[in-house]
Parts: sequence; structure tokens; C-alpha cells
Amino acid sequence: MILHIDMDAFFASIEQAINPRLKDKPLIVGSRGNKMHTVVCAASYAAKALGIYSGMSSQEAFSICPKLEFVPADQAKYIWTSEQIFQLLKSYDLPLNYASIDEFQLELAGHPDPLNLAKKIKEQVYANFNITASVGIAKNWLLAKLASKLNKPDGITLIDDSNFEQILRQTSLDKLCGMGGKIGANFIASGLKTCWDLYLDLPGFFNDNPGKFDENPGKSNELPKSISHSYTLPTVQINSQVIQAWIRLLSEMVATRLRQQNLISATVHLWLNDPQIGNFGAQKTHQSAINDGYEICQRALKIMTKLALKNPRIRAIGVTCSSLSRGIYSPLLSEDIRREELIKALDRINNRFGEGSIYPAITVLTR
DNA sequence: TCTGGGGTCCTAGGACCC
DNA sequence: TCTGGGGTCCTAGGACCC
Repeated sequence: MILHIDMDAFFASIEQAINPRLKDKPLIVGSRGNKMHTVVCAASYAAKALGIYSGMSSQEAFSICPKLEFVPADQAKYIWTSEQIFQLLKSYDLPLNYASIDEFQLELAGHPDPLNLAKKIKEQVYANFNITASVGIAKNWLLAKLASKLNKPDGITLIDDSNFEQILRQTSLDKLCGMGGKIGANFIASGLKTCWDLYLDLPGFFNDNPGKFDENPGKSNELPKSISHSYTLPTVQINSQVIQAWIRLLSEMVATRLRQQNLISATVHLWLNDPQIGNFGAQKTHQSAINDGYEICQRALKIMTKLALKNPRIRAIGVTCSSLSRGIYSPLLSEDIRREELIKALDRINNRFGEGSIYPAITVLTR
């Protein structure tokens, strides 16, 4: 059995727990500070009741409810809370998987009373963090995750042989993880509407363990696969100096995070968005792995040159580092040793006075 | 004057090696 | 006058998730 824990309106609930004035109010957490130029990252249940949901543009949300409370996302706060919850769950001494910032899974091999365990976990989470979670229990992660959504917020749902058919009959296919957009549309086009329809068509889909978790329970200790930063410009940008400045800034931001986690990266991926063309980009893997923003930027700019854009009209820019390994960038040349000292000094300054206190001069073009 | 940002996994095709 | 088979790594792009 898998017990899937899904936090309720996680970011919004944390903000409400910290600031009681926001309790029970319609509240959205925006993905960036400009409250009219962002999208909804999380909506409190009072906001959801008005029809506001994550992914909606903030403009639309405010048009539904002009008195909506707005808080810009504070990722560090949510990551910290998520880690605390992870530590709490670890104390149960069961195989534990960190599925996402607000989702966790426990594997219960022959646990005598999963429902009671779920209750206990919910109580502990509430007692410690003043936020609620919904729990789903089933024979594999796909069903457990589905179950956790069925009684939100603050619910517990168990799917077993006694209610399997009934629940699958009542649940439309798009509720199932992986059935977003196009894939779901394909199934619907072939005449399948509910999860039960899919079960009759492909019983193995629910019976086998199509399981990430089931196959590698140690996931939480693995390295991340990639680290990225991206930015959507307020308007289309045609000045290549400004575009380069953004590539530099994003490279520095990625590099800082690599160093914080003692990671080095061999692959740099640059992607761009041109509203007319859509997303495009390229990646390049090198022999040497690095975590220096300047070097990452150089590699990204080389990709930019190779793309040979005639008249760039750029709306969004992203820099991703992948092929990650644990390690510290070890310079060999004396010039590199100088740079390493410089980077360490910059990190110390930014740690002490706040992120962005000191940055390469070219990045002033991003302001 | 529209609508973010950070991730994962999968796949097909190409380059290259033996 | 012609040309196998197997494998790995890399790349571009698509799709999905929170």
C-alpha cells in the first residue's frame, strides 16, 4: 500500500498560517511581485470557492474578486516548511518519497491500520505547522495520488477492493495524473470518459504498479536532474545587448544555486521564446563540469551564436544546467584560481547582504 | 496591455564507436 | 560496384506536473 500526502493549497496555507489576518480570506500567491502581471501560483480555499485556480492570470483573478489578498511567492519559506514536513514523516521509519514540494508518499508494507496512521499524520502536521493535508491510500502510487484529491481539503480517502469500481466509475479521466492536455484528449477522443472506462480498456494501467516510487524508494537522496532559471520580459525585446544581459543574470542565478548545493554541471541549455515562432533553443554538453556564472554564460552565448537569429524578437529567456554531479569546480590555471577566489568573495557578499547585492555590471541592462 | 517559473520523463534521430 | 549489426551518447522537442 502507498499512502500519499498532498498539502492543501500549500503556499496559500503557509501564508495564512504566518499571517492570521489572511486566515479564511480569498488569497492568491503570485509567481512574482507585480500583482497585475503574474499568474496564480496558489489560491486559498476561499479564493477557489470564487472560481480562482492556479495557473489563472492574476488579472483574471482580480477581475473576479477585486478585494483579493495578494502575496508574492516566497520559495524559501515553502521549501523550508516542506523539508520540516519531510523530517516529521521520516520519523515513522517507513520508506518515504519526496514527490514534489507539497506531496509525499509512504510505503506501508502490511501496516495494520493505514487509516489511523493517516489521521495521526494529519494531526501532527496541523499541530506543527497549522496547515492541513489530504491523504490518499491505495495499492499503488497512481491510485493513492488520485485518492488524495477526492476529499480535499483535509480529507482521507482509501481505495480498496470494496470501493475500487465505484470510485473509478465516478471519476472522470482527467483527474488521473498524466491525463493533462493532449494525452487525456486522445483518450477522450477514443471514447473513454471515466477512469472505469480506461480500466476496462487497459486493466494493467491500474493493476500493475506503473510506479516510479515502487521501483526506487530511495529517490529523495538522488541528485537533481537540472537547475534552471527563466524570465519572461514585460514586452518583446529586440536589443541583443539586453538579451545577453539577461542570459548573464540567469546564468549567475543558476550558478549560485549550483554552488549552494555543491554541484557542477556539464550541460548548458539555452532556450528562448519568440511569440511568433514559439519556444526554441539548444543545449551543449562539455567535457568539463562547471558552476561559474561567467563560464555558464559563455557557453550559453556560444549556443546563441549558433542559433544565428536574424531578427530576434525575444519574449522569454531560460538557462538550464543539467548533467549534474556532486563536486566543486576545481580550477587548474592561475587565472581560474583568481576567478575562484572572486566567486567565493561574491558569494560571501550576497550571503551576508542579500541575494543580488553584487552582480556583474552588464546585468544593469536587465533593470 | 494578455498568461510565471521550476522541474521530470520520453522519444526519435543523428553522430560516432567497435 | 556497394554497404551489417549493436551499442552509447547527445540533442531537440513534446508533454506533463506542481
